[in-house]
Amino acid sequence: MNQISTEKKKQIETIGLYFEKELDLTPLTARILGLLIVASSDGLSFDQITEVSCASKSSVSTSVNLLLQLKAIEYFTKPNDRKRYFRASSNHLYLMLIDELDEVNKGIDIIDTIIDYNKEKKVERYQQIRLIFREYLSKHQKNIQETLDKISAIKNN
Amino acid sequence: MNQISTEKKKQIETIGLYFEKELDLTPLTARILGLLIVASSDGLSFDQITEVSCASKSSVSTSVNLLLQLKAIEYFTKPNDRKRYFRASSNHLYLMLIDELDEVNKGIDIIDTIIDYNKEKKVERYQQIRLIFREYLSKHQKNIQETLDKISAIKNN
DNA sequence: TTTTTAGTTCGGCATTAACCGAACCAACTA
DNA sequence: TAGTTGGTTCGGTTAATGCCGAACTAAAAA
Repeated sequence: MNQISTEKKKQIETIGLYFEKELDLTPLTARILGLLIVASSDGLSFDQITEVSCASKSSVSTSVNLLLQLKAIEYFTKPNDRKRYFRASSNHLYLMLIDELDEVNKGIDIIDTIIDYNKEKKVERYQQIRLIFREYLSKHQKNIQETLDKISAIKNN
Repeated sequence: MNQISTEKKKQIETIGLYFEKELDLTPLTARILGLLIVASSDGLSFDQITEVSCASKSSVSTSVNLLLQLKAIEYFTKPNDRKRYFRASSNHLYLMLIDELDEVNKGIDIIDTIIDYNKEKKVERYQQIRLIFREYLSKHQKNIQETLDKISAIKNN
């Protein structure tokens, strides 16, 4: 595990940056998630994570516990081994969708308010664009909801 | 303009928070955008913005210039009046879509890489969820693209 | 019983972000 | 020409973020 290919390192970084933004994680936390996504499903131990991520034990502890709490990662143990091994769960995808749905709903409230403001105004150059955007949000909302449903169905298989 | 209703203030705040996240604006910049969205299309002068937003001239200057540069707002002048009057353009909606499309494309790259990693692995509990998520991203991408096209069509009317 | 392992807690440090105020400037006005 | 208006620039302050190290703990191992 000491030697991780440059290729993989770049991927971990990329994935990290992505989740950092989407899930509002700190850089280190996001990198650890990226690492666990890329790593084999055998999981990585706490020590391995500290080593590969080049971070302190305390920081790793904080990050790992946050990710566990979000259920973005999970851990398991091996017989005759005190260590916990961590691996990515798939819940981060579900989480992202939940977050996104929330954001879209806020957006819909706001755009509806704005559309309403400008309903009876004579000078309104932008109303049409707002309505198109509103339609976009509706479709987006529907897409998210359907995806969440599909994933839920699998989870309760 | 001194007395803005509590109702409107709350709306400005809400809209501000939304755009702060979606467009990566600072709190003040986002609040100013919110203010100009809510304000009448007569526009607000620089002084009015400083007053209502309770910010310093320097901060308002920075924020306004950034918003102008993003074309999220625009200004106009009145005859016999040196002041510039600012109002929201509708370009912030377009901007958000461009940003979102970019983010979605990144997401697609990443999830495809991950799906590929796990293609030939024996132990793969999550592949199905990833494929569903992938499908979601495709639909989302298409929706954004179509919306951008519609808006472009209007712009070049 | 002592030592080691696996991880947690907590105080602190360094960087950055966000905003401010004072000085400044260019254009108009009296 | 002197003063005012409508902003801009820049150095500095404040607060929050993100990470670290050292000390600690609980359980297992020796």
